[in-house]
Amino acid sequence: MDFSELKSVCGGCTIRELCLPAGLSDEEVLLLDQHMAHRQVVKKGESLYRTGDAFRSLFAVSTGFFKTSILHEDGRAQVTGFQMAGEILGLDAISTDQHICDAVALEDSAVCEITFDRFEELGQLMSNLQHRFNKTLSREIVRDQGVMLLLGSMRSEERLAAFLVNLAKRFAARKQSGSELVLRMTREDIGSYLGLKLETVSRILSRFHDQHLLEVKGRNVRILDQQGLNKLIEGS
Amino acid sequence: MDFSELKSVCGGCTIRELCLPAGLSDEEVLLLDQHMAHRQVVKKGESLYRTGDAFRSLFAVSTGFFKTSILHEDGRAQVTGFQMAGEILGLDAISTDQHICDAVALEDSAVCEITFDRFEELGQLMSNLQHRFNKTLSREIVRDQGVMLLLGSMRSEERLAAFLVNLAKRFAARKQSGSELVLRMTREDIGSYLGLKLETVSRILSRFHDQHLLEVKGRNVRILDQQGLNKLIEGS
DNA sequence: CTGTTTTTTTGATCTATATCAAAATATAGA
DNA sequence: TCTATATTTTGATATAGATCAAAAAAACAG
Repeated sequence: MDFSELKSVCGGCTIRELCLPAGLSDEEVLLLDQHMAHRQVVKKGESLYRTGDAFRSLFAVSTGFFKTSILHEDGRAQVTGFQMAGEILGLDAISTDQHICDAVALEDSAVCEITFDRFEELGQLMSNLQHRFNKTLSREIVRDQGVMLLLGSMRSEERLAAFLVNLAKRFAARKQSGSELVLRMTREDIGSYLGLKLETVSRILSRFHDQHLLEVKGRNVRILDQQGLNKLIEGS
Repeated sequence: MDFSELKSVCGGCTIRELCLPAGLSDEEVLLLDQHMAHRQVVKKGESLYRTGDAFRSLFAVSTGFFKTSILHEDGRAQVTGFQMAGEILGLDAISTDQHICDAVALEDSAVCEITFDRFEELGQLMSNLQHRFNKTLSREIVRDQGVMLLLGSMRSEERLAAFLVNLAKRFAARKQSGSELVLRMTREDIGSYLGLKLETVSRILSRFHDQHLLEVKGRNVRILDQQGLNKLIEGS
């Protein structure tokens, strides 16, 4: 991991409104920025943190793409999420002061490190920041419950459709194409996240391709029929 | 729902250390108590709140037992959790200012209502309280990710074993028996939570009974072999 | 660029859990 | 208490998705 510090740049960051500074005034952003955000690079395949590491900081994804996964005693792993620009890594570690999952970069990435102690101090000074952060934590709870719904009561096709539509939405919110997706993760990662085997993921992608819902070429996926996918999710 | 206000009692509450006041000084508890905690009763089968309701308050379960569930468009429902004394209801609503699930009492219960605006103000005054609350939110994220692990990579027997062991632990932490469980929810509720059908839940309970892991008599379950259940969870 | 490793696709088969059905219990209301 | 309703159990059968296997394609290292 390359810990070389680049200059802090919240103020000029293009994804500022998707990240922790959302809704803060310029002065407030400056404070947040100068006091806490250290930028660092994580190369593809490297871990930002691992299960058991002491918790010091949250990390905001600046550029790139991560996955988080929990490992079960017996080797089984469960991917718990994929994070892209503006999303916060490490929220789960606040509860025990230890990281409870691994965070691995799926492409060359950069993150902004936010020392949590100092962040909490700043939260005491800026009620605005604290209020937003409460919402950030709550939003993660909502996201997780969405995954519970997906794993607990949707069939495999519905799960994959929901996954793709969700990814597309998040890319679109970042001014990237909402229909041309480049999947940074393997079929196995997707399967783990969705509670399916990689073969099942592959088969369903092929089926969606045959049904003209998608155009699938390896990890390049183009959504051809957003409507059709949405209908699938609702369990038509 | 009976909105009659009883006197606030955080200070003398037996589960204080399992609830929001955990770790606060007596003076701090008094402040929390007097400024925000309204006690109210929810009868068995009644809703504390429903999906779409405006978010005003968090609720700490004082006595009783709740379930929360999300409803999917097409009628499918997913139980997202069961809450007992000391646990907080409504954390998911902070993100959107609307409740995104239903909370239903599974037995006659009482809750302490905590106006969230005032709670946030108090968090600004008491960094201690705010710090604890950050941990509370993070703990909910950890819990949800545990459910994701369960739904995504465990088999039906492992899920049910994990569910029972978790319930037993939480009862034990509340000075109730950790082996004599009274299940307040139906087999269908358990199944929904675990991503299984009620028949499967029933069959596995019967199987555990036959294997002398449990003694099952309707909703009364006695854990006979905690070790055995733990071994199952680890995927022996 | 070339050989090696990893990932993906597709087919054949198996199995854990769902579904359908009906009897047995338990719970709640009059 | 008795009656109606809801829940639970158990059996027979079906099926979605897993597993095993092998070829094809892509990614990577030297």
